[in-house]
This record gives sequence, structure tokens and C-alpha cells, in this order.
Amino acid sequence: MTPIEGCSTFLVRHAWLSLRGVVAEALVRHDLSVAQFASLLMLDEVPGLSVADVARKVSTARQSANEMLGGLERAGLVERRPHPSDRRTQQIFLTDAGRQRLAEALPTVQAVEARLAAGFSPDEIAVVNAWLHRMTEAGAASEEIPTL
Amino acid sequence: MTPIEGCSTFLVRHAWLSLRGVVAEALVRHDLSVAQFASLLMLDEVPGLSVADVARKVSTARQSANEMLGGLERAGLVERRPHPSDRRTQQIFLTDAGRQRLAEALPTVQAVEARLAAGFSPDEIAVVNAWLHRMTEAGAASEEIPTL
DNA sequence: GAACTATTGACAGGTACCTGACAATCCTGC
DNA sequence: GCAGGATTGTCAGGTACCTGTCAATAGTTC
Repeated sequence: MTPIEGCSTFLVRHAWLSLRGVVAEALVRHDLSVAQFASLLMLDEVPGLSVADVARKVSTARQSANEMLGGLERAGLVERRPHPSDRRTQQIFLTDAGRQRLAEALPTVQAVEARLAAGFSPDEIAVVNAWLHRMTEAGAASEEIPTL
Repeated sequence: MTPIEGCSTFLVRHAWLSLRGVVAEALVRHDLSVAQFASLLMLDEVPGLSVADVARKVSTARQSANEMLGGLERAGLVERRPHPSDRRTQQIFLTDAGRQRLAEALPTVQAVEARLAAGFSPDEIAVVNAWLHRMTEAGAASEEIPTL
């Protein structure tokens, strides 16, 4: 039961696996994977992203993002349009069905997260978020010094 | 750069990916994967675990654990011995080389984590750990209600 | 002690993800 | 302009992980 005391890395791993499981469970009824839900969320916030943009935002390979978006496209939730000025890239937009699907799924996920966060004060949540951000930055920084 | 504001799930995901990257980078020089390091750490703490035990502790499939332990065994860092009373299971023990490898790698990982946690007070770290534990428990609980 | 269930380690097969490469295209410095 | 480098979407191939299954063994109930 005890992950590995003292190594916060593995605490974070277990938390991520657990959260992913819970969110995935909440999303199956909406026929969405966790990654697809994240993409829908981002594309709703910033329409017209390219495949490469999505890949960077969700921290995955361009290839993986492309395949995942293929699923969303086949389901009719997003559509690709040629970029008006850059002939390499395709812009990705949510369809009406995509927006509706997101509107259905988002409250479910938010409810799950709210339920899990119950019992923690806003101050504590702020500390947690700050800590998580710090960890994330650390990784981004280490990429800049790959072979040290 | 902004993962997805408001959804802590994706904050945790980015933190995990980042931490894994940093730790993996620190472990390459010791020729260990993150999962292998975790297994060494556990087997040092609780010698004689079975493959299934290791799988449960690191939250992975028995199969995956078996393959990963195969790598450690081929490297001479662990050894399998038949269980004295249960003829199904094999007990896994660290070899002297395994203990030495762990002793070399552990300070590296601890230094990385200490560097990342710098600037957070013990109280704040305690809050973070409590929050991570809460998330982990949530996942374990949801497994008990798979089809609700 | 016999039947039933659960568990262990292994096997096969599939899935998701990644890396490395490529032509096409954009951008920048000269 | 135009050569050089960077970026985009895509292809091929590999790796790591998972699920589903199996015989062998252990524990449980009657």
C-alpha cells in the first residue's frame, strides 16, 4: 500500500495513475479518452491550433497527437482546415458536436476533481498547485541541459 | 506553456512527466530505468517480495514487472529464489551488486528531489504529500466501484 | 479430503506511445 | 533572391505497457 516513502516522485506517479483512472472512468460514458478530453478542452480555449501545437500542449509526440486527433475527427468532434497562410499546417477546430460533447463531459470531470479536493482549503490548494508548477518547470528546464 | 488551467489532473500529469524525465536523466549514468530504481528501492526495504508483490507496489501489470525484473536479473542486480513453502512464487532478493548500485543511485535521486523541493517549507511539503495521498486513495477506492 | 475459488508466473496478442526519418514548406541572414 | 536552418505533417519501425488466458499451486468450505 505504501508507495515508497520519501521519494515524492513515486507519490506523484501514483497520484497521476489514480487520477487518470478516475477521470477515465468518468469519461467512458462520454466515449472520450483522457487525452482526447484534454485536447477538446484546449481546442475550445484556443481554436485553430495545429497538430504540433496540440502535441506540445499535452506533452506528447506529434505522431501520437495526430492519431488521437484522428479519432476525434472520425467521431466528428473536430475538423481540420488548411491554414490560410501556412501551407504545411492544418488548423483544427471543434465542430458543434465537439463543443456539445465537451459541454457534457466537462462538468463530470470537474465534479470528480471537486469531490477529490474536498477537505483542502483554497490556501492549501494554492500550495499544491505551486508545487506542481515548480516540478513542471524543473522538467522544462532540464530539457535545456540535456547532456550535462 | 499553460497546461490546462483549472484541471488539476493535467497539472499532476505534467508534474509526473517532468519528474520522471528529470529522474530518468539522473539515472541513465547508473544504467537504471525509473521503474527499475523503484523496484530496487522496494526490494531493499522489503527483501523476498514476489513478482506479483512488486507489480502491486509499483502499480503495474505482473507481466511488466516480470520483464523489468528480468532486466535487473540479467544485470545481476537481483536474484530469484524459490519460495520455501509456496511452490508457485519466486522470492526476489537484491544481490550485493544490486545493493551497491542502489547505494550509488539513491543519493543522486534524492539530491534531484531536494533541489526541486527547495523553497517549500516542511509544512507546505506536508500539505502536498497529504494531497497526493488523497488522490491516490481516491483511485484505490474507485477500483472498488468499477461499474457504477 | 473433495470441490471451489484465488493467486502466481508465464504465454500470446494487441494497443498506445515513442524515436528517427522524409519531403514540403516557412523563415532568416546575407 | 537564395542558401541554411527550423518546422509541419506523415511514414516506418521499435518499445513498453496492457489485457486475456493458461496450468500449477495455495487456501477455504463443506
